[in-house]
Formats: sequence, C-alpha cells, structure tokens
Amino acid sequence: MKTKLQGKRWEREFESGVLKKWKRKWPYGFDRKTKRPVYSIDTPPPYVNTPVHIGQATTYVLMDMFARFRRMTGNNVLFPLGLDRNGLPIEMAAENKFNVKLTSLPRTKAIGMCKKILEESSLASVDSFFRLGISFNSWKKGTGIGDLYETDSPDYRTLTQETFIDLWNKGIIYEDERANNFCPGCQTTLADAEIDYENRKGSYYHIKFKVKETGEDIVIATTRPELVCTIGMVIYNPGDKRYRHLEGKTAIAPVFGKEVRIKAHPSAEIGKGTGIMMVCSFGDLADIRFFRDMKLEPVISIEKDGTMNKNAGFLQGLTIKDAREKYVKELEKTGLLVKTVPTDKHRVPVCERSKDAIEFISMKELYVKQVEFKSDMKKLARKMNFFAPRSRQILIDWIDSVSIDWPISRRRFYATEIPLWYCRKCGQAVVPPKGRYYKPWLEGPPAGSTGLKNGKCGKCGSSGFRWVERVFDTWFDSSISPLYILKYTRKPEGFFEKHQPCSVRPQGKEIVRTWLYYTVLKDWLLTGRRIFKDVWINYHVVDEKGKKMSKSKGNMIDPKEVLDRFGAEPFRLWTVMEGNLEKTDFRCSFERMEGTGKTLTKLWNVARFISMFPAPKTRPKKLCALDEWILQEVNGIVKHARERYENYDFHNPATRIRNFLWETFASHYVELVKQRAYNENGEFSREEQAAARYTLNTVLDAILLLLSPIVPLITYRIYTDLRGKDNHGLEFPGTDERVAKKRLPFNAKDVMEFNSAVWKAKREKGISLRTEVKSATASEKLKPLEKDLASAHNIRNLKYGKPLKVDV
RNA sequence: GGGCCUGUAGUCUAGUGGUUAUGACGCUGCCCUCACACGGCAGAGGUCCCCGGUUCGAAUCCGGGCGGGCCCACCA
Repeated sequence: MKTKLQGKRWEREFESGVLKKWKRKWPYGFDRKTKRPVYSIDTPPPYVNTPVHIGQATTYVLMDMFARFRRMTGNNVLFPLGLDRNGLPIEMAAENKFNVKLTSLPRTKAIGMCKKILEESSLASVDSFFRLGISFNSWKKGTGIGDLYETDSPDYRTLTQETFIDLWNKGIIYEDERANNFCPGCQTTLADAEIDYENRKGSYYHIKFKVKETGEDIVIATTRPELVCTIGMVIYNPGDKRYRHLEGKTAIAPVFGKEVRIKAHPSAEIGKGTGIMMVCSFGDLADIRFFRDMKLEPVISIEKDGTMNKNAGFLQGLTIKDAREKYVKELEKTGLLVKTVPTDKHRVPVCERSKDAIEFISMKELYVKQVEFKSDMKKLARKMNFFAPRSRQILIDWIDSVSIDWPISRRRFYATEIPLWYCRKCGQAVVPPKGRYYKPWLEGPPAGSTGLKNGKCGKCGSSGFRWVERVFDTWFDSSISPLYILKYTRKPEGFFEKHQPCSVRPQGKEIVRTWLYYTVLKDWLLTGRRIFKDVWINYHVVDEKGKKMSKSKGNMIDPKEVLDRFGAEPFRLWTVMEGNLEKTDFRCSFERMEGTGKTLTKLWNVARFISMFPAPKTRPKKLCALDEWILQEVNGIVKHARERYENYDFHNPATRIRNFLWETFASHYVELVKQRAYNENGEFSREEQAAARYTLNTVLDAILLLLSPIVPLITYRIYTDLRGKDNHGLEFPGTDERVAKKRLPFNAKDVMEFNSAVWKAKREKGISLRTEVKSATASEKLKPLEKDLASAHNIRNLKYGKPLKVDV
C-alpha cells in the first residue's frame, strides 16, 4: 500500500507552495454578498518604517487564529490589514535620513521628505505577515470593506477630519491657552499619555536667598536654577520651626533681585532638601497647580524653541542648558552658590518618543472634553468583555487618573491637518463642511464653512483667513480605526449601523491608556455607543533573558529570521504552546520553537500512515468498541476546543490536542487498530476493517480541523492532498452524538495501562513486539477490546482478572 | 509613595482545597519495531518563593514578608 503524502516529514519549503496557491486566488476576502454575521477584528496598524518584530508577529498570528476559527463557525470575518503612516516616527526617520530639522523647513518640503521615507519603507513588513499565513481580507490598498488601509490615505484622513468637524460642531472640542507639556525636540504639545519619566543625572544647587526684612540668608536647593527668574513664592512647611519666623517676610531672588513672599504651605516637606523651597512657574505640573491655587501670575521664561525669553533677563536667548550654566557661574562669582550636590536620581518627565525633557509652556491648543465623561467611560469599560478579565482594571485605573482634557493639536507635519482657519482680523474660527480631505496649508476655508458668510468672515466681514500649522495627535487618528473599518458614514450605507459594535479589539497592554481609551472615548462621543464587544489584551514577547525588546538594547528579533530558520508553522505552534499571552509575557526561545515544531512531523506522519487506508464511502453501521472509545475522546477535545477558542484561548486546547494526537491517538489507538486496518490475514470481518478505516480517517479529519486555525499551512496541505478540498472553508467540527451516549466499561487509562504492560514485558525480554505473548491477564473492563488487543499484541491466551499480568 | 498583576524541576507550562503535582523542551541510558530516529521506551531532575494562619487536609484560601513585571503619582 502506498502513502499519499510524499516525504517523511513536513518541510519548511512546503509553506511557500501553499502560500503560492493561496495567492493566486486569495481565499480570505470579505464576502460582501452573504448574510452570515460579520465578525470584525480591529487590527492594530503597525508602523511601516520599522520592520515587524517578533512580538507583533506573535499577536498577529493569534489574531489570525481568531479570524480562522470564526470563519469556521459561520462568520463573515472582517480582518483588514491597516498600516500606520502618520506621526513622529516617520518624521524622525526623515530627519535622520536627510539630516535636517523638519521645523526649519517649509511645510510642503517637510511633508515631501516624509513621503520619501514612506515610499522606501514600502511593503517589506507586510511580507512577513504574508509568510506567516495571516488571513487578512486583502493585501491590496483600497477603500472597500476589508481592504488594506493606510492612516494617511485621503479617505482615512477625510474621516479623521470629519470626526473633528462633528465634535467641534457638537461643542466637545474647544480651544484654550494654558500651560502644556511641550517637547522642545519635537516642537509640539504632548498629552499626559505621551510622557515617560526617567531618572537622569542632575545636580541640586544650593542657592542663597536674602530675607529683605532681617537680612539673613536662607538656602534653597533646586535642580532648575535657571527658573529662578520666574519665582512666585518661597514656601516652607507649617510645622517647620526653623523657618516659622519668616512667615510673611520677603525673599530676594539671587542675581535677579526679584522679591517674593515667604509663606508656610503644606506642599513643602520638612525633610526634603533644605526644607524651604521656591516655587517657579512651570517647572512641573505641581507648579502649575500651585500658581493656580495661590492666584499667582505665572511668568513664562521659556520659548517654544527651548530658549529663554526676555523674562529671563541676562539669560535671554540662551538654551535652557546654557542658561543654567551661565546662571550658576554668576552665582559662584557672587558667592551665592553654597554647594552643588550631584544626583543620578533626578526624575524628569521626558517625551516618550524623542526622550527630550518636557517643558511646560503656555500655548493655544485644541482640547477634547474628557474630564466630565469619566463616569461614562467607566460604565463603558464595564460593558466590554475583557480577555483576560483582569485587564479591564488597566483601563479603569487610567480613567481614574485622567485629570485634564485631551489636548489633540500638535505642531508637527506628517499627520492629519486640523481643518480650522481663523479670520485674520477678528480671530473668528472657521470650520469646513464634511466631505473631503482638506489641505489647509494649501487652501483657504471652502464655501459652506461654518463661521463664513459669502466667502467672508461671518463676524467682521473680513476676507483674510489664516491657518495655524497644527495637526492632530496620532491617537486622534488611530482612535477611529473601528469606525473606519466598519465604514462609519461611508459606503455601503448602513453597514456600520448593522455591524457595530466591532467584535474585538486586540491590542497590547501598554497602550490601553492611549489606543483603547481614546477609541472608546472618541467613538462614544461620536456615536453614543460602546464601540467594542470584546477587548483582547496581550502581554509581550521578551528576549531570552526576560527583557523587553527594543531597538536601543539591540535585542530585537526580526520574524524573517524565524521564518527562514524554522518556517511559519513551528512559530505559530510555538506561539500557542508557549503560554497564554493574555496572562504573561513570554520569552523568545529558538530552542523551544524548534522543539514544538516536532509536533508537525508527528501530525504529518500520522496523516501519512492513515492515508494508506482510504475511508469507506459511508459510515459502517457498526463500530468496534475501540473505535467508539477514540471517537468519544475526540468529542471531549472538540467540545473543549470550541469553548476555549470562543474565549480567545488557543493555548489550552492546543496543549490537549497535541497530547491527544501524540499519546492517545498515535501511540495507543493507532497501534491497536493497525492489524484490523491492514487485515492481511483476514482475521477481521470486512465490516470491522471498514470501521477501523472509517475511524482512523474521521479522527484525522477532526484533528486537522481543530488545528486549522493554529497551523493553517500544514493542515491545508494534508487536507487538500488527502481530501481534495480546502479545510479552511469547512465547518468547525461538532461532537459526534452517535457515540457520545454510548457507555463503555473502560477508559483511556485502562487501555494505556494494558498496552504499556505488554510493551514493557516484551522489551524486558528483549523480544520483538511482533513475537507472540503466551498469555496475558487484562482487566475485565477491557473485554470489549479482546479481538483488537489479542491481534495487536499477538496474544495467544487473553484472560481477564487481576492483577494485570503478561507472560512472554 | 499608590494601584494592578505575578513567583510550580535547567527552561517553559497545566492545575487549583484531598491519595505518589500535568505536560513539553532540554538532559542521561537503551532500541534504526514495516507512519514517524524531528521516532520509541526507560530514567534522573521539584522545600509548588519564604513565614505564619484557616482546615481533618493547602502548591491551591487568608495575612505578612521577599523577588519580578506593568501602570500611575511625585521630589527641593
């Protein structure tokens, strides 16, 4: 008899054959015609200018399993690939490549450079997804349902601008001038969510102030001496006896000579520094709060470009760093510097992208109201299903800590431009009507804009308008991804209404406070609805030592390396076998990937073996007890897998399936049924033989279908080779009710125990497994298996009773 | 400083009040048995982080500690 599968094992090279076949006629497009329910996956668009890394590969592989499983359970799966092309990473790549600061260029030129970067980054990253066997709806760019989309396409940017126009008209967006987090490197305002804290080296400068009334010196420690020019007050703790006599007196700022009050205030701590501190405007957020509370007039000394202005007096024009040095030198000269204490634990707020220290600078920016919606957000957070459930807390914690509205304007280049003009004369704001992508740096406000009357300012009648060069925060763009993929306010009409909420948002835990939070917020503000049904939060793939992978550490792993070494299938299998990404990080180990890959060889060979025994055309009327038993085992696995898959858990079923395939099925069932399947001596009836062949094939089919979402390439290859059709287009297996209720006196353990005893006895005697066993005593329970047991082990005299005994 | 989570053999993982703790990778030894040597069999390897408590009984529940991770807040 010949096997139908060629080769002793699944080879990495087989993968490209399957992929090539798929590519010719892509089988996973979104089906616009059927009425099947839509299952939508709001995939996280990766940045295009960096290669896909191994962690992303893992999460997309898992998302692909969600998609493939849902397809097999009757859903029309919306699984689009999006590419993020907006934002600072692109701009920074351009700055590095062309060695310029975009802020020094005219807008058109800056945008042109970003476009060049984008052209070159092309689709290199997408290729890894393809090779991983990800079943995105499409690999072609377009605006149809399920098409590959880019966040900088005119269509996407149109929707981004439209959501702004809607929220503006609803009064949810407002403009305000206030101190903001400002990154001098990126030259833009930042939201709290974009700020990191770092411990940096710095120095505490102990500076002498004079008390005007008494002439005594007080020493104040500070890390920001250059801000002394903006000093608003000197404070000490009300319980601090050392300074109590200074209450209400006046301190004179060294060098600048500015006079400020000395007061007791609880925010000064006795044990910190010298116990007495100066409060300057905009050293940090606490200062801002203090100034507001004390009704002090803030003095702004730092300009947008990070240099000191006229309020800094003799420091004017210098960068912050130079200003600090110059001021400290001046203090030294005049003997006002007591000492300098170095510290490497100076905690500084930094821009999460450029790592520049954040300054607090007052600017006019646009805000989305969010503080007043905190309780609504919490309600929404409770309405969504989280996988794992405890991940919900990450979102709730963030909502609790929101304290200011969401600043959405940025002074950058490669992002969606804010379609908002102002009358040059009276400052009236003008917002265009919805309908297309506006490029306000090239055009004025169109006819039909609100605030406009006959092409002139509706307020003062003037006809000059200007655009402030501002773009949206990247999260303002990306928070509409579920709206975009579900065609909110787009064609086909009614699609969004019918298919919202989006079925699942899969994303990393570290961007819960940004991507997830802003999406839930913004889409609720727009539609009044909860945008996601499920939220799946994944942890990370870390390097072998458990450290987060990052470019700066140089421990990044490109999935291409994995694909070249092992192929997609061992990697996919490793992804589910290694652990549950919902619960923990997992370590990237090539050794373990290679190890898990062996299961593919096992699967291949089991299939190869079974392919020698074609299945009968119909199910035999009567099955043997052994067959019924293995089919019951399959039922258990199928039930478990379906339940767990529905809850985004592929890890636990995969473990069980592998164990079943390897142990229960291959080692025990197959070994016992071999003789009956071959039936070379005619010791079994035709019906018994047919039952064996039927069961072998039925179990194989079930295994292949159960594994289809996990390892799509090998299951496809085996299924099409043996069955002549695509397994991925089939229904996920159900339980076989015909055997489900059958009561069998033995269980898996009984069978395995007996087999092991026979094999052990033969091995100990050093005889072949074929050699006859004189007699054996098996448990009474195994009686229904008599014929299979006797034949498989070649037992002459099979008796029943206790204990289990084998005589060779 | 606050919050959330986590700690099972060299590595990873299952388990969750009940007899000798699951499975895998790796390791050691024997075996090329006609689907598979990327195989089979056997074996070594664990104070289930530590200390208390609840319980007839705890790796599993509670409290405390120690270690790790993430998030938030904050410093003169």
